[in-house]
Amino acid sequence: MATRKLNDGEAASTPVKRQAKAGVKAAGSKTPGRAKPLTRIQKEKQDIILEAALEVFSLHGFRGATIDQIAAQAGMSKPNLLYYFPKKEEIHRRLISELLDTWLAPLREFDETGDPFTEIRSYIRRKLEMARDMPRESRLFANEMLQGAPHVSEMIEVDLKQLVDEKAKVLLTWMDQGKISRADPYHLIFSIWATTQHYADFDVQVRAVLGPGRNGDGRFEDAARYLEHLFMHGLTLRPKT
Amino acid sequence: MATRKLNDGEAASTPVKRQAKAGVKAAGSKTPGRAKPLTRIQKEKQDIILEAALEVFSLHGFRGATIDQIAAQAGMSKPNLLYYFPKKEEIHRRLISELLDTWLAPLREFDETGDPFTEIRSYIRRKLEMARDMPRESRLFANEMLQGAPHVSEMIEVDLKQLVDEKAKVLLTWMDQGKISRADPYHLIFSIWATTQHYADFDVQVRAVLGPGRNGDGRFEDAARYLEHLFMHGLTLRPKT
DNA sequence: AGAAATTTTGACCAGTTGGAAAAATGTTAG
DNA sequence: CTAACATTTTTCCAACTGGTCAAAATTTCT
Repeated sequence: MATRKLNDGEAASTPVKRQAKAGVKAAGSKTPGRAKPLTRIQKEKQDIILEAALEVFSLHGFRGATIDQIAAQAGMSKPNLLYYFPKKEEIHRRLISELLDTWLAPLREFDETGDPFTEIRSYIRRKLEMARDMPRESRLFANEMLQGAPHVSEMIEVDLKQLVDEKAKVLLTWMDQGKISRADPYHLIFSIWATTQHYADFDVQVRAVLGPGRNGDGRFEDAARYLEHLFMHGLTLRPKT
Repeated sequence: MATRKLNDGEAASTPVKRQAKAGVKAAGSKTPGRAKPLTRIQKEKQDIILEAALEVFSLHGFRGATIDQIAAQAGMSKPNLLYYFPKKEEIHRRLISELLDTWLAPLREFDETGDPFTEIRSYIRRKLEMARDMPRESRLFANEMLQGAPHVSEMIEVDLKQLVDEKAKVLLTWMDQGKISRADPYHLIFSIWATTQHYADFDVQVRAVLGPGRNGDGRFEDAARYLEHLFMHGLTLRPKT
């Protein structure tokens, strides 16, 4: 909750056809002072829309998704949806910035004072659970990264970098203390991200390769076992060969 | 080169407005007998188009890419491009099916008779080189997987599965022979895919986190070093703790 | 209840996009 | 050279898409 949401600053260059007169001010307002209480209905509808949008965006990407699809998924008409979010981009922006918070939460919990192996193991487990339980969010994120993160560049260059720097330092400390084997902490983190998110983003491939047998979530348990094996061994100190 | 290209079987349901009278038969023809020699110019132009399409598709995804963009990138007019590939989908199909061949080549070379550590190490290295040298292909592939592999489902369920099954068996043999530590071979392969492709697909994120310092390909060398460390340790036999 | 505000709808529109038709321009074999 | 064929360009279009608008329906407030 500490990180900035970075969804103020409208593109100050848009032609400004006519300021939406009635519609709900969907996202960050220019005047942070009063923010219009946001009625119960508005909050509800916005949540419904965001849920629908998550479904559609994660399935087709930003450009692949149409407002019509999202509206249909949300069970409302297109103009009605536009009433709550005047711009398609706005829905996406909201989704992404809310997502980033949840997405990085596990890394934030990473505790310097804990036992390195326990900390890393539970970080891996949590990330894998997220891949299992929030595949749409994972794919939304992956889509954004694939396109070059046009909507979150600032956030990943500042907040994300800062967070990772911090946690990398923790890992380095542990290495210095001889608690875990020495290796590039950044790439360690990358490899945890990559391996865990793989099970959400490349789900079709994983299912296809494992065949019909190992499907019903059994693959996640196997993956958990395997990744634990992989990373724990990779972290264990050993006499030089 | 052994795998089937699976690009015959037009969607037999399309309305068939009027069979393209002149245009080049872009992909697999219904009658595999005579395949029209394909003049030098045709081959050249098709290659130019495919190269341009790779650029655009990998950058914007299938729906995000427009024929106009591809045509512009290829330095020709839209109708001219459509002369060579009557359907946008056709370009994409060709790209994907050609890609799959290259993409799986390193895994095919995996040699049962070689030294396990050497084989796996060089597999990782090759995959990482591909992420470095063919990021567009990697992203095209990732995009396809993210969308649920609508165009290659058959191929990944048959050819890919078969190949991985085969190589998993090799890994199992090595484990049985006590040459490498015992672990799920499928997830081992997945984790190699995930970690290596991560550097192409999530390039922005990697760059952002590493900051401006470690950019000019240095990150790939670091990654190679780290991944070798990770996987080699994960494979090394050790007395039970 | 009745006025005011909010929410929803139906009709509509302008720009984009995939693609078709046909004419125009090469290119090549006889 | 010229007929047949291959390639390219010009013009056009129908469907889709993001978005607008005024009016209607509904909810909220007094």
